[in-house]
Order: sequence, then C-alpha cells, then structure tokens
Amino acid sequence: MDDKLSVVRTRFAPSPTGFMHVGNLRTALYAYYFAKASNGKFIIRIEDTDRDRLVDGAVEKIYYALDQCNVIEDESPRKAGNYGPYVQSERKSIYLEYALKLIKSGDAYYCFCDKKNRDITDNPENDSYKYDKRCLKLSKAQINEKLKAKTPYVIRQNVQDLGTISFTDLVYGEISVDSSEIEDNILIKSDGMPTYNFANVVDDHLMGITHVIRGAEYLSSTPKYNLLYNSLGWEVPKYIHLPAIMRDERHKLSKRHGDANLEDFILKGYLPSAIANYITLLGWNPGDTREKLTMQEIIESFSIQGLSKSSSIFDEQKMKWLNGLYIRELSSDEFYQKSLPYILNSSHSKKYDPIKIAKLLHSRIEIFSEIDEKIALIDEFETYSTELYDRIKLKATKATALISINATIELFKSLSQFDEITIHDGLLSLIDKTGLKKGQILWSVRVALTGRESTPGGASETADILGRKESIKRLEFSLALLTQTQ
RNA sequence: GGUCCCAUCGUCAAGCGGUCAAGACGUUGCCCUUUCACGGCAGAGUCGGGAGUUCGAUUCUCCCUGGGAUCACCA
Repeated sequence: MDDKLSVVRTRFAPSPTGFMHVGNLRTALYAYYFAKASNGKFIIRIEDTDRDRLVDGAVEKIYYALDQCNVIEDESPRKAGNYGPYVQSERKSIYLEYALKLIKSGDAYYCFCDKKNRDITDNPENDSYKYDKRCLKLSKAQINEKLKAKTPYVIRQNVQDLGTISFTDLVYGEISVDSSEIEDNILIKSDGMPTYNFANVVDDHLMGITHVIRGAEYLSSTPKYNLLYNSLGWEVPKYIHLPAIMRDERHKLSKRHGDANLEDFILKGYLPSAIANYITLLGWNPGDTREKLTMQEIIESFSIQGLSKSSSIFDEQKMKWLNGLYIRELSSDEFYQKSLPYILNSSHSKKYDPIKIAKLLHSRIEIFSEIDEKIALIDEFETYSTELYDRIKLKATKATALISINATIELFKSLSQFDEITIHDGLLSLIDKTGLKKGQILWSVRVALTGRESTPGGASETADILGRKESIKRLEFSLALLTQTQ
C-alpha cells in the first residue's frame, strides 16, 4: 500500500459557476488522459468556495459534459472515494486547521484590515501595490483583543524574502520569480472560507494528487503555492500547465462571448466525441499524423512530450470537418436516430419520409444543424430560370429537357409503384424511348423537379422523396415554364 | 507599468544543427459522377526582425518586435 504513493492521481477542479467551457473541458480531458495513460486515478473536486458565484445546476452541467465525452472519474462527489469529501465547502474546517498551523509556525498571520484598506501602501500611485504586512506587527495581546471583540479577520500567508524561487513545470520547464513579487495572499477569507490558492494546496496534498494539470494562467502564481507546501512540510506535486485556447490571436475563448460552451456546440449538432477529439488536438498531438482518434487511442499515445507551449486558436471549421468524419462513420440507423430531431424540427414541410431524408443527408452534412437548409433545397420550389436546363457538359438543353419532362410525366403516371428503384429503372428506360442520353434525361428531370442547379440527391431520389403527386405537379409546372419561354 | 510565458503556411501542426521545412483544415484545379456531397489526385501557401555561436541555423544564446498571462477576501 505504500506504492499507493507512486500511483498517478490527477484531478479536475472546476468551480460550479455556469456552463462547461471547452477550455476547461480540454483541461479535464488532459488530466483524464494523463491519469489513464499512467494507470492512475482521475478525481473530480468541486471548488465552490466563492458562495457569491455559485450557479444552480452548474455541477450537473459539469457531469453532463464529462459524461457526454465519456470521461469516467474514479472519485468525485457523486462517486465517493477515500479522500472525500470532494466538495470544498464541505471541507471548510480542514482548511482552518492548517491555516492555524501556519500561524503557529509564523508562516501566516491574522489580518484585521478592512477590504478597502488593503491598498494602504504609502505610494498608491504605484501600479503594483502589495499589502504592507501591517498586521504582522500586531502584538499577541492586540490580536487576542481583536479576536475577542469579534473583529472580522482574514488569515494571510507570510511570504518571507527568499530571493529567487523557482520550480519546474513539465511543459514549460523552469520558471523563476523573485519572492518580492509575491504578496501576502489571503488564505482564509473573512467568511471562514479558504481562497482558491489555499484550498488547492491543502486538497491536492490531502487527496494525494501527484500531477497538477491546469491552465497556464496559474503559471506565475505557482511559486506561492509551493511556498505553502514548503511551510506545511509537504511534497510539491508535479505541474503540467496548459496553454490557452484562443478565439483569435488576441482573445481567449470566453464565456462572455458565448463561443466556448460545450452544450451550444452539442445543440448545433456536433457529436461530443468529435468535439473532444478536436479540442484534444488543440495543444497536443500523438506524435504521428493521426487526427481522428478514439479516446482509447489518445490514452495510449498520450504523453507530455506531445503538449505544446503556445496557445492555439479554436478553428470551428476544422472541428466541423472532423465532425463530418464522425457523422459519416455512424451507421445509417445511428445517423437516422441523431438526425431525426433536426428533421422534425425543421421549419420545412414534414410530409417527407424522415428515413429517406436521413439517407440522403448522411454524406452531405458535417453538423446536424445543417439539416434544415438541406431540406429547404428539396421543399422549396418556385419559379426559376430555364437557363438551368442548358448543361453543355451533358449535352443537355431546353429541347432535350422538354422531351425528358414529357416522357417522365407519362412515366410517373404509369408507374405501378413509386419507390426509388422503380423510379430509377423507369427513368433509365426512357433512354430507349426518347433516344436521349442518361445524363440528358436525369439532369433535366432533377432540375424540373427542384428548380435548382444543385440539390442533395439526384432525380430519382428527389422524386421518391417528393412522392408521385408532388413530382408530377412540379414536372407540369416546369413543362409549362419551359413551353412558355420557348 | 512590474513579473512570467509564448512565437513554423490564414488555422492546427511535425521538426528537437545539415530536411526539396512532414501532415491536416481551409483554398485552387482535376478525376469520379445525372447536380450537390462523399471519395481520389494534384497545386499554391510558412520558419517575425537583428546580432551572435557554428563549417552550417527553423533548430542554440542575446536583443528587438509582436502576442498572451498575472499582479483580488475570483477561481
């Protein structure tokens, strides 16, 4: 059981303040991959120490996102383990205990300064004013007196002047900062809750986290965490900081701009597995040219060597392409099931058979939300330019169209059945009857049926979907249009 | 502003002293084909700038430039 210490344990520690941001999701994914690639454990810890920012249902959204992406945690609030509780607000007393320990050792101290008085430095025009440690100078008697009087207080970290301190990040290498850059951060807030900094250190240690995987925005504050580990006599975990995902070269993907919500992408018709695959590739590569990878494949080749240091821009176009790959890989039944809601929600006519529509669209969409516009191409039929009938490459003209349409109307009226195969065979039989070529007939009929230059599906597929009555109606309309302009 | 970090096609990226500088998305053209799409093939397109180190820099060092992050009783 001692080698339990050598087991890799990573965690995803979101705060329940809203929806699942794809940047956070990628962090979770990497932490999960890394744990699983090392045969370790992946833990979810909810960081809800800021009671003002709590959002109802946010925890559920986090689970939903992870479930959608097939990330299965080993320990979490909903799947207890040996290191619980996994919700920080339920661990409140633990933090205080360690803060008190730090006070005893002189690594922390009570501070009674008002929130607004924090910038009590003598030169406020200085851009970076740090707390001036004034409460550190309080005598024991003074402290006790204030405590007794129930004066609100916080507990601050006492950062000593240590000169340059550094640590090694597994991605970024050695990072050094001067201790004078570090402020006496607050460990315990006046409401008794720990700050992120402190809760993180305590929990990561107590939960046996071996590798801290998080966004690079924490890179510069990591040294002060390490000071805490040292003061507490704890081993510092390994750090893996991740570059940001950007919206463009200047801005991070943000909640504010609504360009980062996983659920929005799912609603738009992206498959969670495709999204996960895509964002995994933003900042990591398997070391070869594979781009479409299953989670199993990713885990098998996941290593920190494949992580990059520079931030990357989120390219929805490429995600779309990848999603198209995933869609085409679906069985026709799976595709039908997934596309049905979009077909039924279409603003266009519902009189078409959704099975036929789905079959037609399977290779023609990259995200499900494109379904509506594709149906429009079949459903909407209005007057059009007869120039469409002239197709040099196929030797199709208005004249050949006239012959084709006339023959097709007759054919459609006489067909004993009206399914795609029968229609298709019937149309081909027109080759003999009219002496025209296959392309001439099929092009003309499709145009006559749709009034468009391009449509999903060809002549027989379109006729099948439209049905005999509507097909003949459209053909007659086109015939009239054609004779009119002749 | 201080501090920290980053820098290869438009975008994601490989590269880890000597390469015609991979591959992918997108884009262009061609093929397949009754349109579109799928699929296949081909093309265009990149090392931010300047000093070094070296026989030789995309690669190592420094400076500049550009960009990002961080300086909260938010995480």
